[in-house]
Amino acid sequence: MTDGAATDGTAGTAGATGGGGAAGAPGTAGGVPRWPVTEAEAVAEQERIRAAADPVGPGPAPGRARRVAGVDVTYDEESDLLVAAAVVLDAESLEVLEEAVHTGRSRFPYIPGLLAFRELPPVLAALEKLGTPPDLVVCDGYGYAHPRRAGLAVHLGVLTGLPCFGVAKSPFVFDHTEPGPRRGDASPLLDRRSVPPETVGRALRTQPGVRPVFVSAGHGIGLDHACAHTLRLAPRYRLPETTRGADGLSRRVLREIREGLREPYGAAE
DNA sequence: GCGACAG
DNA sequence: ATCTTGTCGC
Repeated sequence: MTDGAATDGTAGTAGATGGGGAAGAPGTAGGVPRWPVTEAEAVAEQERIRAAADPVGPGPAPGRARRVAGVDVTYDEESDLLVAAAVVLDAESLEVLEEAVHTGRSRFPYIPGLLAFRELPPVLAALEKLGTPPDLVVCDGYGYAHPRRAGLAVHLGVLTGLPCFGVAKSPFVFDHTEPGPRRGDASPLLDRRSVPPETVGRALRTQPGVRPVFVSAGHGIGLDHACAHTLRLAPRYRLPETTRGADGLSRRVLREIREGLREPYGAAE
């Protein structure tokens, strides 16, 4: 319960400047007063987010974070429904400590470079349903590795004040060379637009003989610690257990809603 | 103008 | 993101 609030406080690509962000102000920190509405506003907002972010950290090293959260959102294009999930794991045992979900409707389209404005409102809502905030958050996507250095993980870190980094499954617009074949091997993720090319993240092999993941800093934690956490969170599969947990939970809940086994705005679990 | 581009 | 079963392999 405690639901009812609209999810994303955003209109589509068009939309009036004044009206839009009516969703319950989800921000826990960061002092961001309103949610951007137009694409231009979103870009301007990202400049502010970037300026407020700490992509260096170093932040918590493995062993100094106990509650590690994964967040993800699953969409149903037909019904416009969406389910955001937050799964908190024990950093050592990878045991699930807590889960929370938020259901709503998508109100911002997927626009490359502006993913945060689509995913963040429901993700923040899910995180707020946790009984205890996590020590660290792992995002499904990018952080510093972003055209304006303001990917999803940067937004989430700045808005919540929590250490946050991103683990993405594809290289987005960036370049990289194939990392070595062993678990833990890595190569820099490069932005070729910069002169010289800037290292914005790392292609990290979490499992031998499996495609690497792409790690980037977000806020309050640097790339080295982010990669160290990623490796420990992915002892058996390509993706960190945080991501797998949040992805699985959000899919499961969305399916239950589709099958009528669950109310669209039901209580979290 | 076209293409490509996290999820 | 999503469309989608079985199949191959450790």
